[in-house]
Amino acid sequence: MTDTVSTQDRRARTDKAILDATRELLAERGVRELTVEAVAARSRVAKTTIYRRWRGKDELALAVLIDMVEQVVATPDLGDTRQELITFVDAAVKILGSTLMGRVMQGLVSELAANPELARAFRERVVAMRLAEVKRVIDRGIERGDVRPDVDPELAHELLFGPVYYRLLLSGAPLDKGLAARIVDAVFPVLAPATR
Amino acid sequence: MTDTVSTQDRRARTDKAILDATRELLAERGVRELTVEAVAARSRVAKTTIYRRWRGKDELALAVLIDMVEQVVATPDLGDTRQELITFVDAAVKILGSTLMGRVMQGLVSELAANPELARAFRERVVAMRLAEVKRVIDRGIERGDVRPDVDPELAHELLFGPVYYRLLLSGAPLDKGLAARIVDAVFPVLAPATR
DNA sequence: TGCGGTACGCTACGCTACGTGTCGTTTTCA
DNA sequence: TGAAAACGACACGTAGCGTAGCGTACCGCA
Repeated sequence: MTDTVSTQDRRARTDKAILDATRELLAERGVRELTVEAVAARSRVAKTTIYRRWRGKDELALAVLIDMVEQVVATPDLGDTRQELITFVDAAVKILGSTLMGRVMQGLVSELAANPELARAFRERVVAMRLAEVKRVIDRGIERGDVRPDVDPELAHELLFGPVYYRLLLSGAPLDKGLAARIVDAVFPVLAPATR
Repeated sequence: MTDTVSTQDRRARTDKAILDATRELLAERGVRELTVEAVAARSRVAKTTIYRRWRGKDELALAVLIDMVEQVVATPDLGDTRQELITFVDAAVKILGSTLMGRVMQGLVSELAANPELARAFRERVVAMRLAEVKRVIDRGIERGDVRPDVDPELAHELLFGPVYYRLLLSGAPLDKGLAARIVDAVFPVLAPATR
């Protein structure tokens, strides 16, 4: 309660050193060229120490990614569901397009398919978090009369974020400024109650 | 005209042997564990010969993928755009969900981000092909009066396929039978002309 | 019949990164 | 002060990469 003790403190410091180095290398070279040996060299931490905490570079990269995702805050009540959705999707577009999070994501996808444990962690921490947030916004919209009560939040969530990731991972089309609004404006009519 | 000659024939045979072996190994182990050495062993082709044709396992995997994609045929005129879209999206869902194409895709995504040449090839052959087909269907719908004339085919294409790939690559949700219909039914109202 | 060219096989490398094992050293804390 | 935890340093064995060098089979042509 008073303040954290020091053996754990030591652990935390090397932890930070490792994650920082990973972040940097990720930004410079991408996940594909991330090597545990390079992380060890840059962080001035022994390779063995890294392996004592993560099973390999995949888990390491995921740790960095989760670190970033968890900084996303809940969307505030704006009084307008359409606007709230734009805000939320746009946050994802921005973070995926401008920071290294996009690059980490690109590199991580293949590992997700190959590593079930990693996939589970990713889904619980990232996907589920996005879904829950969409659900929250939609529920608020239903209460408000902004959104039809029979809307399926999961489908909505997929329609909203699918195109974003499609661009990031496959088509290579830019994650530009108006993208979120365009997507939401395309999807929102389906969610809205009245016919127009 | 009588029959194909032999030097080129020989090339074609080893080509086939390599691609077949790649396909098999891809199905058994996934892209992640695909190694050129294993392909060489199974195909009974020297490793050097493989490197004489492809720069590495990425190009090899892409070659297999393109091979599969190009077997997709154009959607026939069904007289109903909604139905045509369902058919088209469903074809993608099926091929991604049941054959090894899904696995290849999962493994390839990361390489796309790291290898611009590969990305270009993928976009020209796969993404562009999907987009062109959606555009064709939509144009037909516009003529037919089925679809609003101001619809953006690119956005439509992203809304239709984004969710499919989102499931395949990220959320892990199943690519089940009704998925195509659910997506199209969610998106189609936006494309349709009348308000209703 | 002989000769050049193409396609291919085979062996042997050098290299990077992996993941592990072992042991010595520092730091913490009772 | 001394055990225990955290860490560093070094040394391995292994897999797969991509390349080089050289020999061989076969096709087609003069």
